[in-house]
Amino acid sequence: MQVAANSTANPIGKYSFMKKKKTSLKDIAKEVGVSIATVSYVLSKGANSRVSVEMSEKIKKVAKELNYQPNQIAKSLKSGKTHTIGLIVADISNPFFAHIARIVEDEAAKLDYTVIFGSSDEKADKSWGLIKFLMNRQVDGFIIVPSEGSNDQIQYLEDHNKPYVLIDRRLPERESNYVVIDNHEVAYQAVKRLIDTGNERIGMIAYSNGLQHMRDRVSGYRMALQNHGISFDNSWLKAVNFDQVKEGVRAGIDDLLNGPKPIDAIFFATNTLAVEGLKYLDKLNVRVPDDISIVCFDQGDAFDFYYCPLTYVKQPLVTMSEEAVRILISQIDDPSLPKVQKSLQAELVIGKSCSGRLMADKN
Amino acid sequence: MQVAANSTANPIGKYSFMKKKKTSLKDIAKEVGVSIATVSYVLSKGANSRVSVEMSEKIKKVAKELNYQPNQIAKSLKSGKTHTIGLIVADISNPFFAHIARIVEDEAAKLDYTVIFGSSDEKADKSWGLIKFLMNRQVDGFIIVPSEGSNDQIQYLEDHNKPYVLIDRRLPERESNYVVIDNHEVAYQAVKRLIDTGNERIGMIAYSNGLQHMRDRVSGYRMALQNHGISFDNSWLKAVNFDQVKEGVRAGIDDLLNGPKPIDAIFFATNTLAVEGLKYLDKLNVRVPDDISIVCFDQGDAFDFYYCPLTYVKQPLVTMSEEAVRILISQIDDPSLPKVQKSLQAELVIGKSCSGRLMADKN
DNA sequence: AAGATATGCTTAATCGATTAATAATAAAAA
DNA sequence: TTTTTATTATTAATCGATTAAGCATATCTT
Repeated sequence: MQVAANSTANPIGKYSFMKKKKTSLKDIAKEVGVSIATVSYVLSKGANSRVSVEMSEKIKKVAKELNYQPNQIAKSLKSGKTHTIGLIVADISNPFFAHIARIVEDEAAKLDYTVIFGSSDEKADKSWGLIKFLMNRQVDGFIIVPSEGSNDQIQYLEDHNKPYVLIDRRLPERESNYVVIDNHEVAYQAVKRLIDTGNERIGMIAYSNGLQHMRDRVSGYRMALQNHGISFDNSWLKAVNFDQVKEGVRAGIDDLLNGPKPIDAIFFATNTLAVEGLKYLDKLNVRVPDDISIVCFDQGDAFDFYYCPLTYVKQPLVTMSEEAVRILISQIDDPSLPKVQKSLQAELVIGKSCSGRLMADKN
Repeated sequence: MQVAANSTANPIGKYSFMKKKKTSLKDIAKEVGVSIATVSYVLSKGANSRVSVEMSEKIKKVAKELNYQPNQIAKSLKSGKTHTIGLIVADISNPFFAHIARIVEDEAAKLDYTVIFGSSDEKADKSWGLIKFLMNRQVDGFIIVPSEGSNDQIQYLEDHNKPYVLIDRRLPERESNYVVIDNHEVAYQAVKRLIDTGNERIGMIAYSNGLQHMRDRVSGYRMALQNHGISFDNSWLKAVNFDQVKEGVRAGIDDLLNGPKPIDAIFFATNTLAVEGLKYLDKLNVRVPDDISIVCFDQGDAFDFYYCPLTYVKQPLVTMSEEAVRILISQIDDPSLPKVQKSLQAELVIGKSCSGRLMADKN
């Protein structure tokens, strides 16, 4: 008899506040009077059945009575799979990323995966911390919005054969899975719109990082100018630091507006920049589109209340996020699959925020 | 020798695409030539040291060389703790909840916890699914924005001694940990503001659920009317269903505006309702505050662009979320601690959206 | 020098599952 | 009747850690 040992091991006697312990295969086995293995075969294999029908029924019955729920931690340890994916975004409280997170969550849930998330704040070291943290928790794969300088982290995943999909941004220096939009093309279209509506001196407010999506948006901007015979003025492009969005945007706008030849229009490279920028323009009493034309990236409740319907780049967030999850999980299931690279097309939604000297918005 | 067994177990030979395997205590033990236990003592206990200094140094050195990262899954199985908390919100893509999520994430990270999140969509069955899912993954505790009808789920946690903290909303029928705001009081203040600024016929748009926070907001509204000698008209209170926010809000506003005696003001019970409502008022060309006075709950980028600075209820999100995490983790550490119930004070931020027939906003 | 205490490391059980290998029994085939 | 095959359940290893208990040596006591 092991009564003493049992009563020590069993917390119920010791701590009165412990009511129910989770039931394990062991509990069921003891109750039914069979081995743990038999119970496992019945409950995991279902009908495969090297077990007699009566025994099988009995075990299932007891399992239900004891409200058995398998311990996923134990399963994970054995299988090496956690059915969990790590999602690293820049900031979960930014609507753009929150939206992505929601879609990822739903799509993952459909495929029976859980999501663990973390915000990198655009900082490589924070991102490193998250990746290590999640690796130790044995997530099966990652969906990552990479920050600047996160190349070695990605290499780390590569070295450890951990599947991952980059989203929103890609790292051109390596061949990864990614799902992004064609930033160059849609930026081109956005700026073309500004030109078509009669603007000639077009400023851009972007982030100062060297990430490819930002480069592409800038290159689209510059090519649009060039192809339409507008020679780019270096002072038109304002690079804002992540850490000082507000100050950066304000300084940039001040510069753009107060030069000898003020600009006609501004192209904002992200929603955050646009929100700050539009707030500041409001403060300066600069009116859209009368005093200045605007095109920005992404939508959001925020813009719904803006007095002037904005012309903006609408990203296919749903497709992007769903694709990312699907690609990731397919590669978790079969790591030998080739890398997938998707560049989706974004849409320019025409509002009323562009109208230069030459003509009004044709909407 | 176990060469054959080893080469079978080791995937490197089998699948060429597998490059590095995570190093385990076993690998270090083999490399150094000691038992796994010794390695474990050195790496987990640090300086406690029943192990000689030289051996200890050697083990640490090899551990670093092999880039050892402990397997948290294995640790969890042994310890019964995952250092993970489950966060269940209504919808992570709603800025209100995304904001909470971000603060929870940061606070949890400080205390060395990971966050797994899920969106319930205000549906009890979805919430049930999430709770079971996360229970099976052995999260150490929950932070929950409870949906209507989720009482049995909470009971389930209670039965299984799983610590949890309700946030934003509480369930009055049971004694749980919770962190909420004093909804009655701040709703009272909000409506009082409408009355003080000269409004008499004051409508409210709320959700149709029976959750306590909603009841409290409604009771605050009614008491404010009553205490100021305004007799409440049943048709002033519009209850909107979660599933049909847009339609509900529009129908409600139509009713409020088109009766024989149209209302002067609307009190919106949440940010989502306010966003929909204000959009619709815009569409109807009803101007704030000239045609109608408004007070709403919560802030957000959205309202920053609204043409009229809104008077709104500002919830102490940071305190609320941080408190929730702290309470939860303290109870994970010591389940015998008494339940904690916090009702924080919210602030009414005065904008320019209230001005009735009697007087203008005194701002 | 005999027994007592320290020191330093190993053995083995454990967490809760999975699963290959095997044993025991019954039924079918020779 | 003996051998083969099916059926049904068990044993034991495993995943990667932790940790109580045990076993050698070495060092102190007196």
